[in-house]
Amino acid sequence: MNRVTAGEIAELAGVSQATVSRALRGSPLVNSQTRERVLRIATERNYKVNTSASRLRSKQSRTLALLVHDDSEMGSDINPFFLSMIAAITKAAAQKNYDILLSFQQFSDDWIAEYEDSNKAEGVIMLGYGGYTDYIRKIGMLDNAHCVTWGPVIDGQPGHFVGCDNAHGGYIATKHLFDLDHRQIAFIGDVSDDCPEFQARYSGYRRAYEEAGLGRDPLLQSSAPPSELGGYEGAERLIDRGLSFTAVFCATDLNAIGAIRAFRNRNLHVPADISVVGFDDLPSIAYTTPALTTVRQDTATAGHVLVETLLRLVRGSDVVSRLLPPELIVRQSSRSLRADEAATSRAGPRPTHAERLAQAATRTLDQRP
Amino acid sequence: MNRVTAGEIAELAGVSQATVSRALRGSPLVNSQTRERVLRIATERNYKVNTSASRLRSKQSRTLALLVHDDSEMGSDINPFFLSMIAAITKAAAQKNYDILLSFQQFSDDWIAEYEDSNKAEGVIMLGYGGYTDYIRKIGMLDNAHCVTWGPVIDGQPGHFVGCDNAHGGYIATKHLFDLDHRQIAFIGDVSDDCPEFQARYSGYRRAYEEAGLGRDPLLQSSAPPSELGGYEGAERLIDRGLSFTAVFCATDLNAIGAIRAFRNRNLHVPADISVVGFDDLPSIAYTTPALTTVRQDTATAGHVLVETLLRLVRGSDVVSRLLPPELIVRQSSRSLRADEAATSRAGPRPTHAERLAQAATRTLDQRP
DNA sequence: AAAACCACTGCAAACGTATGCATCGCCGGT
DNA sequence: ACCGGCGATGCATACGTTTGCAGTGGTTTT
Repeated sequence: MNRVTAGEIAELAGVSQATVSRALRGSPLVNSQTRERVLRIATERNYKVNTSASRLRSKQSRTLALLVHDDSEMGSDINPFFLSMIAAITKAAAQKNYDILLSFQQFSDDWIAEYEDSNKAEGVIMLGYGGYTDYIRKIGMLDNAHCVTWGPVIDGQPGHFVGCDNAHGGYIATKHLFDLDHRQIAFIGDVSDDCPEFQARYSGYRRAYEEAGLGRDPLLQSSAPPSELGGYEGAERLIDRGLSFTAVFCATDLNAIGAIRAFRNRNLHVPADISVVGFDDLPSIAYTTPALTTVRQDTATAGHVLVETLLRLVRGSDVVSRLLPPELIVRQSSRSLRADEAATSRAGPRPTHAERLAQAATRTLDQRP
Repeated sequence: MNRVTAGEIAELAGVSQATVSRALRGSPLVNSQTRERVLRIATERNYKVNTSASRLRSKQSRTLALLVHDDSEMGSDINPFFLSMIAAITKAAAQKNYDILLSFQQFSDDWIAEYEDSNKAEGVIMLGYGGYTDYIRKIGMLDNAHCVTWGPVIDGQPGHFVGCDNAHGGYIATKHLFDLDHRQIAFIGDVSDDCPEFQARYSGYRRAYEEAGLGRDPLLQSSAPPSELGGYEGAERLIDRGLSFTAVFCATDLNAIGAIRAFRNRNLHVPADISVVGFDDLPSIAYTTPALTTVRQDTATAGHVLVETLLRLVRGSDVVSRLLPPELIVRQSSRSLRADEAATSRAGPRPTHAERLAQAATRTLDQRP
């Protein structure tokens, strides 16, 4: 309850309420002595501008809505990667004196109306995997909505997007494995049309294969929802196919965590038997065993770019979709095959990789978690 | 830009603006036929109530501020546990038709003024570890602020708190280890005065020790900031002290992750050589190797209780601080000592636990991550 | 000396809604 | 026939700010 109003400050300062308003907003119209006096009194009385009134009059809310896509009706958790994003966006907005209105929900018809038409927010930032086909169709129908989405940047699609260069990320991850002399590299990830981000990572993976001039067994691709369980089951499927592979690129760290668990469960060790590369650089992934090699998305600049883009949109400036460069973080879950073989020969006889994989297909150590 | 106003809807419906307002708010004063007509037209025209005006008039914002304490000036990340909390709180608020204004910042003098006096929010929920001594002192000076804090519930302190029963959580975690026949149980966690939550977990640990009627070597307690690195270094310190211990209770999963890494780095395996129990049940902790035994805090009800409590406070109802029951989740990082010895004797000669610990104190496998 | 200008300030009208109060028509009871 | 009551609606105001416009007094220009 803010009892003290600008009018009362005005009275105390011996000026009009209009002058108080101008002084507080830093208008050049007001004399500097007057301004200081007003400011001093306002501080003393602990005066705060009533934002409701301010917004009503100025028709600006200085607020952005941050909508996080949430599937959790189905019990699946939110990818912890988004915590970094949420924090980065909120801080970037704060730097520009914007508040963030947070909401977790399904993509629906009227998110934007809900926030923008009601003057709750000047624009909307969308966050989240999946559901994109529906989403893009819907957003195509809102011609001039102030909405920026974190996700796949695809030319010609409606809407405004900012995203990591997922294709390049997938490429450098896979290239890294080729550089370590791996030749049979599997892919685990959701490549359904609903998740163009993962499709892009997958396309980078294929490009690396093409560049290496190697044939690629399509069975090395294992589609999996973006969760630990998805990765776990995806890895099991790969093993059960009886293929020989020495490395896996996972579309997200969650998949990688699950896959590593599945491998270990079949007595396949990472990186000794199989190298794994993930994507996202989740917080504690550097400390798990083994520490995960991954592709980092720079969330801090992502947050800035998202906010910046949205504000340009609100101001009516031109806006272009932007791709942010990902960065490969090499840790212990990926390992050179040469070093591996050298170590093996030193250690004496040991089942060949193929033998171990074959063994894995028929063996289970512990129960599924 | 909401061009269409209640007045225009009123004109179209052949009623007054007042009736439109009443119809939309579901007032019993308005005839049901009239209401339906108004509602239909409002929907057709895609009318949305202008929240700024509504708030100004009604002096209610139907918004709660969610402030997440952020130390990250120092580069430390935010505990992923808070993503669950943020999501839970946001959803709980949404159920009650409240919006959430999110902000990451340091505790400061005027968060509440910033949000409440300016009519941005009706109340504030505080989230975050650490900095509590300062915080509690400050909040003691704001007599009737609408602010609920997630954290330590201590009788007699000013302010309103909702929290997990950390002491009990620490107790059941440690008790679990005693039940597995461990006798030398270490503790890793931040027990500084600034983090009463961890102090409470520590006190539960000590209570379990007392109940077991065993002497406790104070050197088994290793203070560590709530991060992976903290846990890593804390575990190193324990090893270097040359103590013999067979289990560790970590004040947070982050510490546990770091500790497990440190152990492995010294060739100590979890749970074969050392059992580890964490706290928080972070998202992917069930899939790491080994899967972490931990104490779960029920974030969903935590969110509901926080919102409920804050709203009672706003309404002026009586409010009591509340403790939520934690739940032990047993996974693979903790293991019975008896089973361990049985397995060992079956497997033939193997260095004793003490020998392995002594060896660990002088050995390093890989570099610190 | 009049005119033009300047820096500063006040006046007053919005912004769009919620709501107390008055109004109005109608029905049932006396 | 009158009155009280009730259900439904309209009238008019207030919420606290921002901002276009109109002063006001003093200084510079012509």
